[in-house]
Amino acid sequence: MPKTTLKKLAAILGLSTATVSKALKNYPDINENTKKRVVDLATSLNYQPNSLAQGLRNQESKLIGLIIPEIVHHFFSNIISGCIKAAEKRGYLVIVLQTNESFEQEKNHLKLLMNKNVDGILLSLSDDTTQHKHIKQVIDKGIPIVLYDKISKLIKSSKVIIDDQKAAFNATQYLIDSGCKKIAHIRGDLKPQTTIDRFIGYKKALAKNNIPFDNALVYRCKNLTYGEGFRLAKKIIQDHEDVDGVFAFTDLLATGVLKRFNELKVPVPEQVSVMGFSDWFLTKITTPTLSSVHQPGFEMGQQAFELLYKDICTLKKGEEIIPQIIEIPTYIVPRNSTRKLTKQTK
Amino acid sequence: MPKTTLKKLAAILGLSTATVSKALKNYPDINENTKKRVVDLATSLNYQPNSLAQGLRNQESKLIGLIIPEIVHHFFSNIISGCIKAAEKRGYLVIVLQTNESFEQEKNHLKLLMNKNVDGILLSLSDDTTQHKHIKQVIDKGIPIVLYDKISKLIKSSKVIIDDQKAAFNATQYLIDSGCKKIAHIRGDLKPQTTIDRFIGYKKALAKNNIPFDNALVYRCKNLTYGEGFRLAKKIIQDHEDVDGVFAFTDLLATGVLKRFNELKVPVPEQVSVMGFSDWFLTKITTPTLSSVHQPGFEMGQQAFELLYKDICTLKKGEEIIPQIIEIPTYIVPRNSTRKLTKQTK
DNA sequence: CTGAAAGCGCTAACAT
DNA sequence: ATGTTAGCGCTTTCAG
Repeated sequence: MPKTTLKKLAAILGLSTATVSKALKNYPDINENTKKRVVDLATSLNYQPNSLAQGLRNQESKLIGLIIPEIVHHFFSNIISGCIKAAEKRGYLVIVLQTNESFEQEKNHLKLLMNKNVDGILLSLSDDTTQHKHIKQVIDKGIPIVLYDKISKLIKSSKVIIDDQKAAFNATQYLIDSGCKKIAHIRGDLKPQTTIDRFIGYKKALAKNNIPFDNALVYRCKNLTYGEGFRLAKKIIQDHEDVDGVFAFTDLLATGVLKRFNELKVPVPEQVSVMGFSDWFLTKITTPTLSSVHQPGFEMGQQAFELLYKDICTLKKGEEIIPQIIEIPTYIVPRNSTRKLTKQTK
Repeated sequence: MPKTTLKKLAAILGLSTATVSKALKNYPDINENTKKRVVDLATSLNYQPNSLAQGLRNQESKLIGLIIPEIVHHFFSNIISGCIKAAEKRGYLVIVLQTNESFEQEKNHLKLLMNKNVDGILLSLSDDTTQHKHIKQVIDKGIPIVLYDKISKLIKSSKVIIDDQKAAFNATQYLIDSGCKKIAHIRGDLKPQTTIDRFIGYKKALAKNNIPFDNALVYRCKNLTYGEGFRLAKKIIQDHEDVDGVFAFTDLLATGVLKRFNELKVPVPEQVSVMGFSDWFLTKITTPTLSSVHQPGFEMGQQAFELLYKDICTLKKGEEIIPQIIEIPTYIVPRNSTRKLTKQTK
């Protein structure tokens, strides 16, 4: 019932706490026999070192913070899962915090984590975040930060990202390769970099294939919801009756499109192909199933932790962190909302 | 860059650490003027108390552990979200861990959390868990545990649950009230209590309405997947061509059923009504949209934390914890996979 | 091979 | 009103 401490072990064995501590850590200068006695007693009394004391002494908590924009979200919950798994392997535990895309929350959470003496922080910038003083402050205090998913080029830190431009390029190219000639794009609002990059990727693919870019084929929506996809699908088909492909910024949007096309009796993929983005679970249950770009959340979470771990170790050795950027490859998952390829993409 | 400590503040101001500490905590026996000086300097130097030291001193970490069977899951990620939000309000941070339904992991994670000196633990039992020694041990060490969702009556602790029996009863009653006379039930495997309870609820509703129970209408599946629902839907309609309702153990199953009925041109809800369970996001995007029982994950997470907080406080006061059980109400969300009610349920 | 001692940063009882 | 002291549990010189 009362916690077992080093002191207690020492008292029972008639040794000093120093010796017990060393024995438990398998120091070479301890008699094998005493070592055994110590270890035996420790296990039988189920001794667990007090990590608060350890942390205070060693200046490390073996705790990291993970700041997530939105927990209830297929992509992000995968990131949590990957991060926790990787952390556990290295003996770290993960404190999870949610910003709801609010800058204020982001600042606040960074402070909370510093208070808890975390050894490092994984952060995805909130959409609201425009300045980065608060982040620099944390890094300057000696707590490494690794940015994942939503990053800023202006912050000097390690990062884990996907190449949105390339991914969107590939998605568009895939539609073209499967025979599409007139492809609409549903994009998000102006600001977030991901929106811009996917839009650029879309345009580049058109250019590469000598398809003239037509701004009338680009639809913008503020909220990336199922309802918006549903609403825009009708508009798209009304505006351009010969449209034969839709590349949506995210699966949710694409799902709404699918549903509306279904209602309007627009055959998918025979008349129009639909491509989503993220490869959420729901792609598997739509009618038809939704082709999408796989966005590897789990891997991102894992890699982000590994990168952070590296930075933590570097810092502990007193060396300077050399920011590293890892790009996780995405790939297309063809399902039934797009036609089979007529030629092979590379 | 170097961390600001009490000592440093004291040195600068020519005071003792004790005075500085008290000033910051607004003790009454400190001169208002010195208080001001201290607070001003502390804020200007952005002083943050070292929580490791505080924890060591005060025997509390202001950290709790949340053990989740599966993070990437609509219901559970809602629980995480609710728990974190409630915890933050009370100045607690949350360490999240995942068991993947493994008993070994559950034991292991409990140990990890104890090592980190968490002040309390929120736990949903893994499906594999049959004995409870490891849980009792934690409680005996003075770390309160609150069980949520998957609990055991054999463990003496506070709990947050839904009444699966009642919820399933209501779901079945709803189908009956909307005109169903022959209702199939897709249940999970034998063991987990939730499966059993929902099955009992289903039977009770039939009995209450004088509908004879027919075991041939009960379908069991090991994996609660979309594919299983898809597979069983055909079997159900082949076995009983006059079936007019399906109550599935979970939304995923129901979604598979919907899809298969769609392919088989079985009109839903005109010929067969379909009711899911959990009210996941995907209920909104199926065709037709899926009626379901709302399982309030967010609220459960919040309440579970609040209960834990109460237990932590009780323990800190040296009093004994009186286990309390909170039942979160569920309710039916009618959508388009069931017919409109012909009479009002109560 | 073992132990004494110092100290990580903070708090609280007890002086002064 | 302020300071002294001791100690939370652990690690690590350094001395023996």
